[in-house]
Amino acid sequence: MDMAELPLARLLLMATRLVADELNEGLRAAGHPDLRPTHGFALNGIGVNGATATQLAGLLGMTKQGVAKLVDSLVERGYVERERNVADGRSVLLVLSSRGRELLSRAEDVQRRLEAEWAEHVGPSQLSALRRGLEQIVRERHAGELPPLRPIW
Amino acid sequence: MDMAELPLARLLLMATRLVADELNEGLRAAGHPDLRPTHGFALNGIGVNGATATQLAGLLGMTKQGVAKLVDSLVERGYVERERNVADGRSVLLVLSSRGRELLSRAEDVQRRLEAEWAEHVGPSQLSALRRGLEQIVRERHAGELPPLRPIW
DNA sequence: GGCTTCGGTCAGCTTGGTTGTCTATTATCG
DNA sequence: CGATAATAGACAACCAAGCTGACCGAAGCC
Repeated sequence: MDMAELPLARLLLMATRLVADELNEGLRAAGHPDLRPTHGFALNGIGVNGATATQLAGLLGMTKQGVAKLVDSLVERGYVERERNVADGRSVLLVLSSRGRELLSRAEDVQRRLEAEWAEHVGPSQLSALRRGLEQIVRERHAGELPPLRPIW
Repeated sequence: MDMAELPLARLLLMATRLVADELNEGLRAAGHPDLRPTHGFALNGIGVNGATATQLAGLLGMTKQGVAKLVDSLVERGYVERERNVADGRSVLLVLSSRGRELLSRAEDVQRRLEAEWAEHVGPSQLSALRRGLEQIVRERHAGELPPLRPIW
């Protein structure tokens, strides 16, 4: 045991890296081997409601051209489908395919598994405290709201 | 307030993103405007003891050619100097320049500022709990050790 | 109807990282 | 010792993610 308290930022980075690795590993095992970092964020952004490319660009903080490429690769891999938008002939509605929804629910599985494991080691109340602390910190910086989930760099 | 507990992974991602933004912003303000994500990790890996390119490659989980490019850009920017290694003529010792050390200590400033701010909002004991929880979770998955600080993706 | 705005695409480029090959130095073992 | 193997790094080519810039068609607004 070391005396000094570790910088929280460092711990956050390490924990997040751990989660990312675990997600990658778990999804690979579940038949989703070739996921790139942004894929998850994009699928999450499209979600159950669908989204247009421009909305997604705003959400992820990248250009619509960048999103176009990203979406191409998601369509190729069978996670996303483009639907023509009846309300607005300019835009294309992006929706999750069943495979896309399946991927998201696998990701949730991994998260649940991780949390259960953590609860086992640090205790459920401690884990709750951790959750509350993080939530408060995040909300604090975003006017009480939760920010969109974006790739980190 | 929402009833459902948010997935911890999501909170971690948001908090980490927050920290990353804050670090970028703070360092930009301190005269380090053009930092790329891996720069910080590399400088941290070199640290006060210095390191060789191959060591750094292992630490960051990338190829030594990749590291070579990375180090080039750090040398260009004046953060790192290459010293000839007396003990082993094949390898080159990478060390932080004074500007590099200055950068790291600015990063620590930002972290301290953030932690103080957090302590103010969630309370110091809550913050301690958060730190302990994260530390335990991270150590758990690395045989009790702290893993090296690596870029997340 | 005609200007403006907006969603998306096409083309070209930058760049952070990769694989693959090569040289120079050090380590090993007869 | 000297020959051979292993190691640190350099050079070159390539790849892919995301960017900028120019453009087109659909929709909104007088």
